[in-house]
Amino acid sequence: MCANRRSYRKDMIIEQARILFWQKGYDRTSVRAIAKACGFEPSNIYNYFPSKEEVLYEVLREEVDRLIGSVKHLESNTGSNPTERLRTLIHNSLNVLIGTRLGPRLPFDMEIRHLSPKHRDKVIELRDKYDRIVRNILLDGKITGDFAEIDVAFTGFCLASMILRTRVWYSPEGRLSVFEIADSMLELFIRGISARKQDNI
Amino acid sequence: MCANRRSYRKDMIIEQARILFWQKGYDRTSVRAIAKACGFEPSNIYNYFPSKEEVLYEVLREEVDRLIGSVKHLESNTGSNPTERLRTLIHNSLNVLIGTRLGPRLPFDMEIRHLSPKHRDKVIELRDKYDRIVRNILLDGKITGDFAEIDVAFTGFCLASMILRTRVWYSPEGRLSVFEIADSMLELFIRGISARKQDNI
DNA sequence: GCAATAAGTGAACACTAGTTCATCAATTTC
DNA sequence: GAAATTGATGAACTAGTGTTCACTTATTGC
Repeated sequence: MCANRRSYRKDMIIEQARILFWQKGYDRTSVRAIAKACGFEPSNIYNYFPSKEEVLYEVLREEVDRLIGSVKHLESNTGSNPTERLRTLIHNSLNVLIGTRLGPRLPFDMEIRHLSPKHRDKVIELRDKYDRIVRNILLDGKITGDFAEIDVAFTGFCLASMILRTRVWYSPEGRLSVFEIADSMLELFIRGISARKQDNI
Repeated sequence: MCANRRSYRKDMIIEQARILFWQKGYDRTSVRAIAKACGFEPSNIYNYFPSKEEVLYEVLREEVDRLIGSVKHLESNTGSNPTERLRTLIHNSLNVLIGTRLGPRLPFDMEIRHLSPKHRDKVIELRDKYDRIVRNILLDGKITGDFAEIDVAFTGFCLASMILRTRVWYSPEGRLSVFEIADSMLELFIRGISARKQDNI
């Protein structure tokens, strides 16, 4: 029971911190503000976290974990073809980034500069994992001949840019649904990289 | 002479502030640090700027001005065709964003939350102008039949995302030159939106 | 029920931030 | 060259920061 109670409070702190970090940024969010949002006094936070920086780390790690978790099964090319894997990647990523309305989320490359070197390395390691999955799909598509002779690293950056930056302009009240955005993005990107008919034969 | 001396100092402050804002972020850059980089005492900054926030505003405004300035002649469709205008837009934007090695630059949608509402509106107004130019080109391409039946707003966001996020991953020591990046991006994007042959006839 | 552990408090600390102001030095103006 | 304006300084101020710690209250295990 004790451990559950502890982790419940920890999750509460992380949840409130995430909301505030997104709204105001890390530096503009005081420990006092996080505590107030949780409904207790500032000093109590230090019963659960050794420092404010550690709270940020947990927030960011949870973010990236959720994103990776939604696409990590796509790394190996067993099963569906590259195009289908790309479709799943885009849909799942966008659902995590802008779809789940459990409160606003933090773009995971925005506040990493506030992390300690050790924590920063861990977050970057996870971000690289995401990029690796993207590149694997693109590479497999090149091998199968579905995709053109593209620069995998560069093209991967372009795709990741489109996906991650949706958070900047997407609005839930907007004209397009998350599903429509994902489908349009896939179409745009697939047409951009697919092997032309005259290239193929 | 007096005005020149003043504006020389102002430019110096903006220049040093831009470097520090990029390296450490707005909140982590103290007025004392800016002054030190300029070679005088902190209080002297207030002979040139009414507040730290105003320094940030000038930094951001200069950034966006430079970006807009490099592409604003592309808004009207007189002259070259949409594809050529798109090529120029991408090349000029990337040259401003990552090409000019006059020191690191600030991504112009990263620190706007620190601006006062009035200043924020002005910067957003300029950013919208950039988006409008992008959309104009896409719209003209739709009309001429060069581009497919795309959602202009959405597609514009995708392009802007690719262009603006280069700053996150681009390295001058990297494998690709600015010119190569711009050309590859254009090819990827043009193939993504160009009218298919079977669509055309 | 009692001891042991965990949760929660509030005051305080050391520090840094942006900004102000009286004052001194330099430059310009006539 | 005197007067007036501008440039530059250093000390001080207020406000807020993350964090600590002795302490009280609540919860758990036996």
